[in-house]
Amino acid sequence: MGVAESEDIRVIEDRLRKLRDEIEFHNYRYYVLDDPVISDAEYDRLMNELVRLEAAHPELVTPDSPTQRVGAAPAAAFAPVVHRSPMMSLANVYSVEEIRAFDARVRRALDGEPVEYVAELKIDGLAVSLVYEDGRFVRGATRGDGTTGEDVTHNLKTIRSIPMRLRLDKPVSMDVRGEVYMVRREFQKLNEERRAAGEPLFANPRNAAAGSLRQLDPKVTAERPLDIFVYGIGYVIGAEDAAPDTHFEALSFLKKAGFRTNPNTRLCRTVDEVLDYCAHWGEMRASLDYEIDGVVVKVNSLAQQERLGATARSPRWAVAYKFPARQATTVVRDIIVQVGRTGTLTPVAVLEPVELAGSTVSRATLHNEDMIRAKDIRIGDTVVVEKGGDVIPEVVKAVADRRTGAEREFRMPEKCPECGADVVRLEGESAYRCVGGMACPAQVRESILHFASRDAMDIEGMGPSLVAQLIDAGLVKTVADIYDLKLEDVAALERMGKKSAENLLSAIEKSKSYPLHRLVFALGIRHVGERSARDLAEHFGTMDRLASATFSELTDVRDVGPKVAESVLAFFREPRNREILRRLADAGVNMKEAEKGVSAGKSPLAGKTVVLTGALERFTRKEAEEAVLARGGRVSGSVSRKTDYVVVGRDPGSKYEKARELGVTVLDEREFERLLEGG
DNA sequence: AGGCCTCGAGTTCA
DNA sequence: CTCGAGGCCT
Repeated sequence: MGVAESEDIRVIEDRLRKLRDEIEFHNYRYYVLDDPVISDAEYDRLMNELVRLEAAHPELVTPDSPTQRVGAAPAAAFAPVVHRSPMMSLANVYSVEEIRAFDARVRRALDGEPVEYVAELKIDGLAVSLVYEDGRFVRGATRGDGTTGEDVTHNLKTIRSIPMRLRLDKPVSMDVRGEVYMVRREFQKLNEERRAAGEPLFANPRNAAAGSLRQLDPKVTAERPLDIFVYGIGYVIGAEDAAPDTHFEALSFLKKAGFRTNPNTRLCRTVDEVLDYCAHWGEMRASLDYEIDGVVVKVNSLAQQERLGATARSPRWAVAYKFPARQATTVVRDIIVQVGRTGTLTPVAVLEPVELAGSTVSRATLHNEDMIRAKDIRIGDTVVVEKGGDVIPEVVKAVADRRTGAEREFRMPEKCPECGADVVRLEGESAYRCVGGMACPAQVRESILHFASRDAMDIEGMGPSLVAQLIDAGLVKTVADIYDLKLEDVAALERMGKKSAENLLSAIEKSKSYPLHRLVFALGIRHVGERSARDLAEHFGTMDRLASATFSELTDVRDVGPKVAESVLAFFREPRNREILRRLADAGVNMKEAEKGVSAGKSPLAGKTVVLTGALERFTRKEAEEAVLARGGRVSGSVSRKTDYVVVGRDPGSKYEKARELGVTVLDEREFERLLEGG
């Protein structure tokens, strides 16, 4: 190599370095500060020159060159990356009270010394780690499980607001934490393009961002409009003199280093300021062009953070306040059919998991085919889910304009998915039923589970997995077999030690002495629920008398009409059922109803109808119900004009409203107790 | 027959 | 909790 040539190379290297610095500077002005100082055309000219020069001298291309933001070849898979300092998740809180409790915990742990908080928006995207060595961006990874994530360096390089080099005067090494997200407008645009191309749509910007970052081909990612807000530092080496003392200072340090931080972060001196911030952004979230799902609250002082430490799961110096999302959109991945103990086929939507009012929803009942028809919900649809009341999620509607045409309509199967028997829809019923009866494994399993359930024979430990195992092992075919179980058979089952087996057998033993009404309910006679079971047991007193009752004797019982009576007769006509009852009696299961308590008839509650709502302090719901029943009262589930008392506990439901509407007497817990005592 | 009022049945997640 | 349907009262 001649002298002139090596001189040329040096000149070219200089030019390359200058071009790269300049382009990165303009990237920073444009993508981070949103304040460009040159025109797009000028920027393009610089970029073109760099591309040309690098093409002529491929040996001079560096990995942090702006051209390399899109240059990498598609990867075969994502390499795992172990985070040098783990990416912990934050504890979630859902209410003002919980934020106050967090504040109280922090203060107590810090012996009451003054505490400042930083409140920041919780961007609904995905957390990533950006590793810099000697000031250069070397590796980016997803959060993964917090310890190990996936290497998405090439994809992160396509995000222009991530600096390829830190804008610091020293070669600092650090791990920067941030949230990658997609702007709403861009998300909508992306989905429109995908629909036009017949591709499946993303349910929300978060999924779109996640999907884009996990593209194997960075060229695809480069076309996706991703951006990032950084919010923290995992570790930092080489910036000791500039090292921040507080989280707030850390954020300005990150800003100085060339990162994009969220402008709406606020330093709060009191917890009330934090609550104001939460309330404000809860209201104003729609005004942002990116989605947020809450507010992150952090103790500002890093020294205090250190003293507070962390639990195994999350730091004690921060919480994530999640807005009470009442509704969410997600995608119906599939509609499956469940077979209940009565053979009813229930369609259930399997959903792309979505956070909703404090829990992750992944399935929701669709009740029956009529409802699916009425709401026109198809497999693959984007749907709106809502938590009706408190816990149970409901699919409200399908978002029809998100359709790509690839969605499939749901059809109720003609054969039972569990046993292959015919499925029928009886006249006047909306439910489809499997006619397999006890030949259907699902119905056998569910009826045994029902028998053992808490309100029936209350056999603790007999949950879904144990019942499945007992059936598979051939130990239990009908509920009568439960009472023939041997210790060694049970102990031989998977995940069952001697101790668990003993516990199970003693729970079974205990169930033999319960009053008749539990057994009647446990049998699962059609149209005989908890209430009717009690009425029947009290009326007839013994199983023998119930089993030999005539139609008219049955309809004499309160709330028993022709349908229920016929159903009871049918149950006892069936020889297999009579055989089961004989075996239960032989095993020593109690077949009598206890006499009513002496106090019944004297109590002011005798003959009264009571409705309970909300949580009581000193009783469980069940205990309160029993107490009313023992005094000759009735407990009902809904408030009407016939209701005598509504007992209101903490966090009452809609029944309280109804009671006031109808002018029904409302009791608090203390008044209720007095009434129980006879006052 | 019509209109309540209740009950039964199925259901979700941590 | 909600829906559907059985039962009872008018």
